[in-house]
Amino acid sequence: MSQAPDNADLAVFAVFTEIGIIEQLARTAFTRQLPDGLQMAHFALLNHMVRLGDGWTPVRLARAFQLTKGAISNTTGRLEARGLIRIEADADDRRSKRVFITDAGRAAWQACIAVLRPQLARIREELGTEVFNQALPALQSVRAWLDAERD
Amino acid sequence: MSQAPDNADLAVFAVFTEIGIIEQLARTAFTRQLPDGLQMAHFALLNHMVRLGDGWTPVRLARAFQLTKGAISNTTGRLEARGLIRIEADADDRRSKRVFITDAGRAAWQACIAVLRPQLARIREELGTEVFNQALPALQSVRAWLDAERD
DNA sequence: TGAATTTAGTTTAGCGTTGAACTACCCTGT
DNA sequence: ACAGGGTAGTTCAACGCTAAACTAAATTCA
Repeated sequence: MSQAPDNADLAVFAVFTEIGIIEQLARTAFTRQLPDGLQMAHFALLNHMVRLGDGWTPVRLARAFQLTKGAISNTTGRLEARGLIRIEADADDRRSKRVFITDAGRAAWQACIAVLRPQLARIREELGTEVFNQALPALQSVRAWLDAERD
Repeated sequence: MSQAPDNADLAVFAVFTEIGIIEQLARTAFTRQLPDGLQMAHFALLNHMVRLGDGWTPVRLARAFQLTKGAISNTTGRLEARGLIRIEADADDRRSKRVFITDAGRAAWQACIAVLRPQLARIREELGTEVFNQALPALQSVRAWLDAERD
C-alpha cells in the first residue's frame, strides 16, 4: 500500500538521514572554532598535505577528496591568496600544477589542530570510543561502495 | 611530538571524515535521480509532511531538521513557487505561518519515492542490512550529542 | 498600562559545492 | 606528421546552507 521506503529500507534511509544531519551539525560546530575564518575544506586540504605530503596536482587532490575540479580550484585559490599554499607549474606536463604547503600553511594547520584536538577528545570522552569503533567499518564500506558506484 | 589528532581520537576523526564524504556522494547521487530538478532538501520536507503530517510552522520545521530559519524560508519559498506546498497565515499567532502539502506535492513526493526506493533497495542488497543496523545506533547517539551540544 | 524582551519570519552576503562550458596541452594512431 | 580524443585547470551560474541584521507580533514584567 504505502510507497514509502519503509520496511527493510528504513534502516538504510535512516542512516543517510543521520549522516546528513551529523555532517551539517559537525561542520558548522567545527568551523565556528577554526581561526581566521578558515573553513573545513581549507583545513582538510592542509591536513592532507601535512599527513600525506605535498606536491600533488589539483586533479589528484580532487580525486582524493571526491570533489570536482572546480571545488579544488576554489579551495586552492583561496589558500594561495592567504599564502598558506604555493602553487607551481609542472615543468614536465605544462597542463599541470603542483600544490605545496608553506610555512604559514603549516602554522595555520597547527592552529586548527590546537582547537580541533580538544573538541575531538571531548566527544570521544563523552560518547566513548566504542561508538566510533562500531560505526567506522560500516561507514567505510558504505563510502567505498558509493565511491565505486560513482562511475 | 606530533600535534595531529592521532592516537585515541583517530577513530573519531575518521568517522567524521567518512560521514562528510558519504554525505556528499550520497546527496549528489540521489539528487541526480530526482525528477524535475528537485533537491534533497525539497524531498526531505515533502517526506516529513507525508509521514508526520503537515500544518507545522516554519520555525518548528527548522528545529526538526536542525536548520536555520533562513534555510527553511528558502526551501518553503521554492516549494510554494512550484505549487508543491501551500502556506497559510496563522490566525492565532499572526507572526506565524502554517505549511501544508498540496496534491501536486504528494504527487511529487511519490515521484521521488519511485526513484529513491529502488536505489535504497539496491544499496541494501549489495551492502547487506547488517552494515546499516550496525551503524545506525552509533550515528544516532552522535547526532543526539551534537544536537544537545548545539546550545 | 506600557516598556523591554522574546519569538516568527524574511532578506542578504558569503561560503562550498556541482555541472557544464571553455582553453590549453598531451598523447595516440594512422 | 598531424588530426582526434583525452586530460588539467579555470570560470560561471545555480543550489543549499549559515550568520547576521531586520521587521512585525507576542509575551513578560514592573
